[in-house]
Amino acid sequence: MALALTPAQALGLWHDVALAMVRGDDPDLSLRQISILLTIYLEAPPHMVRDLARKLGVSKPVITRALDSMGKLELVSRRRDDKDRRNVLIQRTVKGALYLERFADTIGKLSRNI
Amino acid sequence: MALALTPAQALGLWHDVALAMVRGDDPDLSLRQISILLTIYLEAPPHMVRDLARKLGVSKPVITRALDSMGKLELVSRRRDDKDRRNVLIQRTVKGALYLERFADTIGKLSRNI
DNA sequence: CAAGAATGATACGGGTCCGTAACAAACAAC
DNA sequence: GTTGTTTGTTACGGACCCGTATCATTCTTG
Repeated sequence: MALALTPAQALGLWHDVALAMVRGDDPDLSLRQISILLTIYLEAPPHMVRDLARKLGVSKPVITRALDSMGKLELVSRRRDDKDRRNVLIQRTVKGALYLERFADTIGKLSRNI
Repeated sequence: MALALTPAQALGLWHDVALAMVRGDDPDLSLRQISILLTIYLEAPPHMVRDLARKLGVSKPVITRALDSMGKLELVSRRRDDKDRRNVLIQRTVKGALYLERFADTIGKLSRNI
């Protein structure tokens, strides 16, 4: 309850951040990719394809493909679950952590201009 | 200077909003499309293809295509400039205003949970 | 008027993503 | 051990977006 953005503040902040991301050097992730990335880094593990698909309300291939592309960027990694080898555990990476650190920093800075 | 999000607050808010957009019924706009839409609605007119391309740091065809797709969704419209008929004036629509109203409302509500 | 510059749109080849369906591998139940 | 379920991945056809180059239209400049 500490924070409450007015509609104008919310749109203004989103505008500034989206613009900074489009103009920036980091690759443009889609909204789905950002959702997945933030879920992995903000929520407690373990993270599996099935859970992410249900959480985002999309099909499993959508998650697999997003993990493929973000894996190429080294923002996430995958490993088989030894307890149940059907599962794939989605894991964080150093590059992913740095990416989100820069992202959070951008939002924080721009939020001061409202 | 009224607002300043910590990195954790920034990421948490973005996570919640991205998730709400992915799960929601509205079409998923790309980051570039959102930038364009918010620029049109938040900054003073007139808005032209050339200006948007420069502002976002992208080529003009990127803007034309984004306006095509958002025009199909009736989120924006285009009209020739009578003063200089080379220019195209990009204009707001009722549907676009309602879309952003819902969007701002979503952010505002979620910002209270931080 | 003619030549040049500027605008936005289009063409093209290449890449990515989508949704559905089918699939191999691993587990569970009987 | 055999059948059925669950998991994640791959295949496929279609849609969309990208970057570059090119285009028609319009204005500007001499």
